Amino acid sequence: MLVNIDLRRYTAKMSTPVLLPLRDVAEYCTPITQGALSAPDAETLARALKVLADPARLRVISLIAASPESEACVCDLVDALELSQPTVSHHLKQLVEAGFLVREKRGTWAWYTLVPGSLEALAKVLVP
Amino acid sequence: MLVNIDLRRYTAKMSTPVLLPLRDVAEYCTPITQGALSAPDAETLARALKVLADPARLRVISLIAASPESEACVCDLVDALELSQPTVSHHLKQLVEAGFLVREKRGTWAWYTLVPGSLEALAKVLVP
DNA sequence: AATCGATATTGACGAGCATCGATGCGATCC
DNA sequence: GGATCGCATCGATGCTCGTCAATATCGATT
Repeated sequence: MLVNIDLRRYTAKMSTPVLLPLRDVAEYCTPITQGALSAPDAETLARALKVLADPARLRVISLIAASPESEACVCDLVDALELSQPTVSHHLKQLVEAGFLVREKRGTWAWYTLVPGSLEALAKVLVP
Repeated sequence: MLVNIDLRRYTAKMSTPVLLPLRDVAEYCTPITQGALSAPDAETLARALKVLADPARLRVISLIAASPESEACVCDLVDALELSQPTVSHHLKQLVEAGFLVREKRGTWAWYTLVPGSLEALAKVLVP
């Protein structure tokens, strides 16, 4: 069972890069309405959109953008989202790996900030 | 079993509208980086993004946009996507219900076209 | 160094979803 | 009117993912 799962992830990495799909979107994907999207480009774009397509993760981005210093630590987000701390950490990891957020550890706290231009890059692929 | 499924859909409709999430996005959602997103707005926006966050559906939109008349019938898309016809019909239904496509039946064929401004509405919520 | 607080990771569970074969339904054609 | 073609729906299946409890890790404080 475990062998099967690892094998699938391995083959997935071989075919298309798994991390930072957003960078691949900005670098390689052509705008969606400008000519037919290739199958690999569609996969890359879908992976980036899928990270964004979750209420908790959208609120994370929104909360960070709305905060005074444009940053937030995990405990703030746990209070605001009313989700468990492991769940919030899980969403944050997804957003970092996709290229929407960066993590900076200062002492005990981990501060998350937006990657400038990340949302714009995605929007530009949707609307040229 | 059937009663259970219908009940879930009914209660879902009571809490938040299920159809045309994209219209709700354009009408009610504030831009994601302009102030904190409310929980219902986050749910609505996530539902619209989730419809878009699939390689097959992205390619459908792209194929329609790239076609000469900006329209496509199911059989064209089945050939292009290399998916079964029920699967393609399923994706098309999702895109229509979300407000990205409209369906027009002409004779035996069903023709799908893009809803003008649908992608723009979504992009505007991401980037104000 | 022992403890404590903040965060990350693991494992498991349940819901949702993408996919397909089988079937149903109209419209067209012979 | 029967046969055929295009498309939608149904039921089932296997996978993905959001969530949380438990646990681990790591820095800070005493």
